[in-house]
Amino acid sequence: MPRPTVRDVAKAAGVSLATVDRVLNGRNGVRSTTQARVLAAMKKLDYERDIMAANLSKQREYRLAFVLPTGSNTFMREIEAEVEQLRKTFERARVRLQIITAPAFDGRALAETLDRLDPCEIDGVALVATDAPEITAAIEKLRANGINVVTLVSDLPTSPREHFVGIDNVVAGRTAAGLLGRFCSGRRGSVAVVAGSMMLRDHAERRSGFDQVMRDEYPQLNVLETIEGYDEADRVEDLLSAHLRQHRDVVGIYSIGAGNRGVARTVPRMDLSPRPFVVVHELTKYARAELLSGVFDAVINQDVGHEIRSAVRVLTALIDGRPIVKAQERIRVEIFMRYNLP
Amino acid sequence: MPRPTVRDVAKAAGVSLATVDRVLNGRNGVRSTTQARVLAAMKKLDYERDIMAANLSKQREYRLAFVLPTGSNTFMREIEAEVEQLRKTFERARVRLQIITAPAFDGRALAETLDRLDPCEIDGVALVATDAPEITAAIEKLRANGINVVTLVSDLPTSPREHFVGIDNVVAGRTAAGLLGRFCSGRRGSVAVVAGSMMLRDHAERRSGFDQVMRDEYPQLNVLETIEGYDEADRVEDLLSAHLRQHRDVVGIYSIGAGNRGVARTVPRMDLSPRPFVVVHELTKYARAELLSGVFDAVINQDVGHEIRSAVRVLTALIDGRPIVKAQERIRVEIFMRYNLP
DNA sequence: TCCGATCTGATGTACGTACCTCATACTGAA
DNA sequence: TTCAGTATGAGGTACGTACATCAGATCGGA
Repeated sequence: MPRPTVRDVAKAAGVSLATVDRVLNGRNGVRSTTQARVLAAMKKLDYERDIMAANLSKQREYRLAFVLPTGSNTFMREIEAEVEQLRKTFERARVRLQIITAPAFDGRALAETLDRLDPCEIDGVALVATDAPEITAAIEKLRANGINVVTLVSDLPTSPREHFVGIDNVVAGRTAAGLLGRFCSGRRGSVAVVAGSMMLRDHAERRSGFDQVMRDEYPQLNVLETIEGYDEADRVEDLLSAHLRQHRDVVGIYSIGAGNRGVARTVPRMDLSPRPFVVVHELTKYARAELLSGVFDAVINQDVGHEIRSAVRVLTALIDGRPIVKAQERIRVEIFMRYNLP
Repeated sequence: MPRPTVRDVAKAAGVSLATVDRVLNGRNGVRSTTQARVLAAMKKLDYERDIMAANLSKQREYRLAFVLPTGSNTFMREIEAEVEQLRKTFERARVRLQIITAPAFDGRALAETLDRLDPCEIDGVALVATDAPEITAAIEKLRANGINVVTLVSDLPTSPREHFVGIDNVVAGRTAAGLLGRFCSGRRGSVAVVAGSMMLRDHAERRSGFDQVMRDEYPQLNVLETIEGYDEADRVEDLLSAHLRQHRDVVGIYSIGAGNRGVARTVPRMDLSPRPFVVVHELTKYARAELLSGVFDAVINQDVGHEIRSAVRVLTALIDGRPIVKAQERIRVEIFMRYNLP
């Protein structure tokens, strides 16, 4: 019992190949009763279009754009490098990738970049969203132009993006709290929190998850207000140093994102005793080094390779009108310590 | 610049389509000088066979078998369920999956099962290996019959299997030690270790990684000898209870595999104070429940869905003679706590 | 009843590869 | 030089789908 083809459907429905084709590809000129007969036959035979044959025939190309923030953010640059590296692999599957950058921490500039995308040249977009109304509008415009849109790493659930590729950041924050809380078991004192900007939805969500668990399960730990470093190592260093001088009882540090280098520079210099436990996000080359050197205790990570492959799978499925395999597309919250570095 | 086809290669090499085809598919009747010219042209044009078109033409089907141990092992049964669930998805890509079971903890029976596989009906095999010489021989035989073989979950590196789909179990053991050590920070006492059988390579490797880190970094913790439970909950319960009565200073428990239910039953009954920290393997439904109930502190997991998809990707690639994307196929050592359960 | 509009069928080509047949060109050795 | 054997070319069909064209069927309305 090989899988059924259009021929089988045509035979079963008592119509010609041409008619099945018209139904299948939504061309007009088919009476609704005939269409119903064809659809019934497809259902009865459990017919599924052979995507490979279809793409071969169609000579389809998937032209996808990744829109990333510019700047020195190591994590973003690693995404960029990974896209470059995967480009050739994807071209074998007729997927062409393009990287487009837009100024970080600047909603208007990102919106303008999105507006400039030409629907004739792009079939799908994966973007690192920032939480601003103009982005929502830009995504709406893209969708209206027939471009499929997914968000990457940082979501914008109020927009009509069709999927989010990234971790559940509230869960990530809860995980950080679970680790830091257990690491500090027995101690009491303060926990410092460093982020890039609370305007970034992913950072805000992590903080919220972190606070939930800290409040409920580790009330003996006093979570301090967030330091916003805007991805500038010097700024993080200044603010965090001042913070640590002011709060001599810091036993743990949570770096929510975009500030790892600053934290790594500050902690050893302050010569604290006992050494605070440090949990950070994103296993960049810096984070890896600090894990090995013992400055960082755990890194919470999202696998960049998985995310890019997931974004490509989801976008091509959306373009084809295929269903998305949810279980396959869930991005894991990974935890690394120096013992399980890849 | 669309990707080159056999026609382009033929033109560039100054030969006919038939000759290119003969080179490409290893048919004979091509002078070696001509073959060299064709290969040179392929390289120059960066020609890559269009696998989709090739499969369409060939009407290729990939017939893969998953060989799993029988018995009540929840993890194995979850693999089985996942294969069932993914079957339909893979059939769209012309991959037919078959599950074959063989008695657990019995090398001879597994070898016989492998020997019975018919090369005319199977193109590739993924098996959960046990560490026995007859398995190596059986794998050699399969390979000699042109069947591609990968090991799943538990490896057999001395055999000619072409790939291992699973986590690095030494790293997993090290990770368990890293977690348990940090969780117990400040305490001193003993750590109990429960496994299925030290004959299983994955269990032995985990123990070895665990010991490395414990010895080097947590010398104040005394790691006890391994309890072997052979996947029988009652046996685990008996042995572990006796163990805990004998060693009143147990502060941590590491369940290496195939004994979670026994551990979960024993720990609350013993009413130990302070409650020992418990780290186990494999996020089965039982482990998940105990994580939520607070009996288990962390679960080290390998994602079954990823592993099956990886095994299928690797086997089909081997069958096609395509290269394997190493980075994509590395299975992660995942850590779950109650805060980041999916 | 007949017209024009709308459906439907029949048929062909194309995508890139695999595999087949048959004819012809070339090679090396007798 | 001739012949067997090998190399190569030319051309075809097939896979399952997409898409185009044109002829013929069917329909509703006048």
